[in-house]
Amino acid sequence: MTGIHDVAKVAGVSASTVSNVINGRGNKMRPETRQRVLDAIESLKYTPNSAARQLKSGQNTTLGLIIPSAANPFWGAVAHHVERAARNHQYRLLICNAERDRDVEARYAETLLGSGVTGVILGSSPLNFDHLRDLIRRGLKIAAFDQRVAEVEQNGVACSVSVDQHLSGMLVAQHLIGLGHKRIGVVTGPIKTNSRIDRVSGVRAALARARLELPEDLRWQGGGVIGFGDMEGSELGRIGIRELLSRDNPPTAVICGNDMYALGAYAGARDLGYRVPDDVSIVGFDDIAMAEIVYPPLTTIRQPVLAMAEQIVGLLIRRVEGDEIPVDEAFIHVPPQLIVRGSTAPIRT
Amino acid sequence: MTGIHDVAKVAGVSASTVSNVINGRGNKMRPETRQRVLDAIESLKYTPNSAARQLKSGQNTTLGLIIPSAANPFWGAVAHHVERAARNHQYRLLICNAERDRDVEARYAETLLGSGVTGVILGSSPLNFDHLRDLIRRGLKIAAFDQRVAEVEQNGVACSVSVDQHLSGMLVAQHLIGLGHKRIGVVTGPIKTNSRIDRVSGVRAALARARLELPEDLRWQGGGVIGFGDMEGSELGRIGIRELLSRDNPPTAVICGNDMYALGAYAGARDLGYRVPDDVSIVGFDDIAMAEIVYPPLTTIRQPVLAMAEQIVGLLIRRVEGDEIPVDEAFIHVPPQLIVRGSTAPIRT
DNA sequence: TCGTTTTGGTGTTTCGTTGCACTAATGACG
DNA sequence: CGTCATTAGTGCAACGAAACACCAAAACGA
Repeated sequence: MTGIHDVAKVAGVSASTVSNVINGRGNKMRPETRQRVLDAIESLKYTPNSAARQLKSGQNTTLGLIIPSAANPFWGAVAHHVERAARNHQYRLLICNAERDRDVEARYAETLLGSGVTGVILGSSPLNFDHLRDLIRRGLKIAAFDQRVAEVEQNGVACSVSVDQHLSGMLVAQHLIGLGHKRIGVVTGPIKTNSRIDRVSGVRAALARARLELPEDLRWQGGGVIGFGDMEGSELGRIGIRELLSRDNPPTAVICGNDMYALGAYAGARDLGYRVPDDVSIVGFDDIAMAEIVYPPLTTIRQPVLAMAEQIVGLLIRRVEGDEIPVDEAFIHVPPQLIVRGSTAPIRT
Repeated sequence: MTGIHDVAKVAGVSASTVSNVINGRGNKMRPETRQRVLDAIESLKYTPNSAARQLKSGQNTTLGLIIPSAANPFWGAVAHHVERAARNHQYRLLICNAERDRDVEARYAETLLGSGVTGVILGSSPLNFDHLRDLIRRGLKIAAFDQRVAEVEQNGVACSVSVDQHLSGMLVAQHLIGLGHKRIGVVTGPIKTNSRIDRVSGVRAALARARLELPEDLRWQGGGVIGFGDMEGSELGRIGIRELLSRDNPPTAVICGNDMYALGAYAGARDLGYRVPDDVSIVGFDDIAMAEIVYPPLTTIRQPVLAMAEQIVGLLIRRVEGDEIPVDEAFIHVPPQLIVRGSTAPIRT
């Protein structure tokens, strides 16, 4: 392994000088000295050992991203954009897949902190942060997707970028109500997260405003399904919509927890001979790339992932580097956008 | 930050003893001493600082995974399984998204090596490893998906698990030929990888055996498309099949580079009023979860991702920990499996 | 000419952990 | 009782980079 001393020897300077060059203090020396060091680094193909670096500084330039499910392309897209944003800031990104399990999540966060990562972006939106409290006390900065400001402030979260999920739910429900739907079903998985709860509450609010409601028999949460933990969202969506459509008085439209559920719901509807959108309208959330490829193209709520990724990375890095950020800047809300495509249609008369 | 010395002080022993406890050398001391140390660790909520640890040992228990595209759910699934396999071995996984760019790939590999990761799994299958040769010399162990043994040996790759892509291509082509197809098109992106080349050569071989061929005008490689780098596979598949189906004598079946291309091809065929599989048969490779959800369910080649992930992780960890592995164990081949679903049908008469 | 400031560096300590070389205490045995 | 083995544990020197305090030489001013 070539170290800073080897470079120093080749360049004919001290290790300190090499360190200065590397860390942008090149103005503290003669240009020619700087160049000699640069040449030596080049010719030896020297890479600073980041273990040593971070041992010394206690800090490092790596962020963590904990996602709920690598199997869902939405999180793939998030990872992609976060990774890019981090790279633009000269940070690296360690991606962890926590499978929506609080324990796994906590273990990963602990591992990350132990390896010097002090900034972690949490993709899931847990109801609370009890499992991370110790780590926050030990210096971990958490950036959250999809957290309500109130929760966030109570929980010591460093910053967040959220879409208003309540509004998302309302937009979707209003769209369906506008198409004449009255019996609207909801399909989600069994795991409670803030974003899911808020979406459903938004749906309820819109229904209420139209003097409608969401009866229990049109709400499917995967309760009876065994082993859902290993099941893809699409599989749950498929099963869920089949159950709803098999009820005595089936829904004419179904709101799915996310796009993967919705695509599964396409299959479930087909299984029972229902056509989308003629016999049943289906909507999702997220707007994954597949949403406009499938047939019919999926009506959904777009989350501006790119912008969210850039903002949250920017905020988190400021926190990690010691900035205090005023509350009104640290907890950002971005608007959801309803994308109407072909999976929703006026109710059949 | 609590360090090993704090623990030592609380437990009334030396730091070395604490180190011994942590590193499984607890049999070198009285059980009660061990317990005191354990209690101290617990009460202080001590986590070993892995930066210091790996600085000292030069090694660490992290593997890297470089994937070509986080946007493709196939790689999401790979990441998922590799991550699990790594965790089962007490290793962590650092996932990097290289976007099929050799430079980015090399930079990531270098960054990984710099941070002490000596084992990296390469998801892409580049034609050669020139861009990684220096890193291999500096001690990086590369585990490859989808490499031909000959390439691998020449390139200093540590181990590999590959499906026989040539055979995959043959299976797909034979299936279509068996359904009576004679004009068979191929759609892939512009980037050359071993696995793509082998698949196409397999297709050609099967065609040749049936006294058929793959004319240039049925081979679409995204040549004229601008900015393909930012384009999802599905988008390429959509454009590609539209071009093929617009030819004077269009194909009756199209083989797509992977499942995402194939799903895009569904959309492209629909754009032109073609029905799948009645007017055109479509097949993919990978068998992503979506393949059986979409309509019609996609005929494709399944890669046994779970088994491959477990094997490659096992092999790579052995290499990283210093094992020499006989060649016939280090370069494993697993069989591809043709999954016939609804996207292929006998040619219309 | 002497004192002061600036430029261009250098030497040493430190981060937390590990592993080797060591020792002190205990035990076994002829 | 003396000798040797074993057990139980300690002390110290690294690992590679960074930061601080320091210093030598040159430049400058009066």
